[in-house]
Parts: sequence; C-alpha cells; structure tokens
Amino acid sequence: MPELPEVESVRRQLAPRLVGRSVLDVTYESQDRFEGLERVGGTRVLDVRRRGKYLLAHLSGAPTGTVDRELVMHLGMTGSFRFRGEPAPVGGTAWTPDAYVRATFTLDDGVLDFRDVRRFGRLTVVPAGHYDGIATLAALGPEPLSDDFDAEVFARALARSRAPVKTLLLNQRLVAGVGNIYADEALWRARINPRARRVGPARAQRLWRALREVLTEAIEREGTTFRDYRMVNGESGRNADFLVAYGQEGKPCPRCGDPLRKITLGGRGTTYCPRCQRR
DNA sequence: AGATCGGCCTGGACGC
DNA sequence: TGCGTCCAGGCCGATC
Repeated sequence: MPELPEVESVRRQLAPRLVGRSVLDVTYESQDRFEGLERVGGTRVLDVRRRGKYLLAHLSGAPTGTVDRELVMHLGMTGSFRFRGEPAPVGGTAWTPDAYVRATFTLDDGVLDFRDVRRFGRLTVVPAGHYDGIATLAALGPEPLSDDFDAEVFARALARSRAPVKTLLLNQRLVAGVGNIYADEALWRARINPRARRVGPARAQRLWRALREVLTEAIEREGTTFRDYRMVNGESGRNADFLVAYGQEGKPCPRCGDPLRKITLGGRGTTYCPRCQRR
C-alpha cells in the first residue's frame, strides 16, 4: 500500500544511493509494465523525485549527456527496491534476491533489485516530461504538502462533483498521492462521512488541513507497514500503530467511543465512525 | 464528460 | 491436511 508517505520514504533512501550513478545494464520480465525499460541502460541518474505515488528520475542520455529521458516508477501494491550486499537492518535480515525480483539494475557501484510480489508495480522510460502514456500521472493533481495545494481550489472541486468524497480523494486528480489508508484517516480526522456527495466549504477546509496533517505525520514515521512495504534498507515504517480508522473496524472510536464500522465504497474497504462522521 | 465497476495479480486468512 | 473462497487495492479500460 505505498501511498505518498511510503513513496517519499523510499525516495529519501533511494536518492542518495542512486543520483550520479551510471546504469550499466538492466534485466526484467518482458511485460507491458516494463515497457521501454531497456532504455535506462547506458544512462546516468541525475535526480530522484516524487510526484504523488510516482518516483521519477531524470536520466542523462548516452553519449551526449543531455537530459532526454525519464524513468517513471510506481510501486503498485507490493513493490520495493533493495540493494544487494548491504548490511542488514536493525532486527532484520540482509536482502537476498528471491523469486519475486521482477527487475534488476546493474550500477557502476552495485546492484539494485525491484521486488514486486503482486506485479502491480510499473517501471517505464519515457521522453523527459512526456507522460501521455501514463494517464494518472499526466492528469495528476497538486502535491498536498506543497503550496500548489490550494484550499479554495480544493473546496471548489469538491463542491462541483457529485461523487462520494472518498472516491474523489482516491482518483489522484484533486490531490496527488492519497490512497485508501490516508483517505480513511483524513476523513475521520475531518469528521466527514466517506459517502458524502456534497461537501461544503467548512468541511472542505477541515479535510484540506487533515490531509496535510495525516500525511506529514506519516512521513515523520516513515510510512505504514502492514506486511509488504519496506524501505530501501529493509526497515518497516512506524505509522501502523498510529492509525485510528483504517483497519480498526469494531474498535471504539478514539473520539466518541462508538464502534468503528466498515463498509465497501467504490470497491474499497472503508472504515469510519458512524457517529462522528455523519452525513 | 463524469461516474462506476470489473480485471489485473498473488499470498494469506478462513471455513469446512 | 487440503481444498475452495474471499480479501487486500492502485490503476486502467470499458461501460453507463
């Protein structure tokens, strides 16, 4: 479930290990989700950025050195990056490649594996800035923790749509990087029913703020680990113990004590407090 | 055009 | 023990 905080935590460990490195070779399963990945060979990594749940790396084109292409990475549900031969994390075991390694990069100073049990992840190389083949990235909304995320624009977009508010949070167009976990957490914090189809200005303002708080706190704890999510060094995030809504069905609401309830909304499991989050 | 829904993919939990 | 069924869910494409 890598969402914005998990992807950002991966980025922070990946960037210092990758920027400036040359990619000598890459091997991968021949599948659509690795389309064009061979074009990463012979390039140098210039940066590792993040947009929503996507990791983006500018590559210098060999042999001219111009920036002409970009590696686009999405972790899907279970994707992770691990370097071979690095020391084991505290309380963990060293990384050994297994049957779930889907792509391997040979760098000038080491080997990087992309592991992805459920194959929802995606690694592609595109001409720099050309995202038209990646619809979600091309239409991605503002970064919630940047000044581009404007509370009034957000409120107007919520007022305009008739879809359930949680569905809007998940579609990546109003705001980038929010997934099921942080949607449930932010809606609980803002006291908004996930099924609400009309969200007024006051609630929109609360939700805008709740999103920023929830995501900021999760980044500080390096993300939420249930099972698969790991950082590049193999460690788990520490946010799971702080969740108050997602996955907490049946437990008393920390605000009012009533039991939290789980429903299905837009095909997604959704947990909320029927009392605090009235429609 | 926006809303909605099923499929992709796999391992693990659960019931019998 | 073993088998079948369901669930997790980000994204994508089809359909309404």
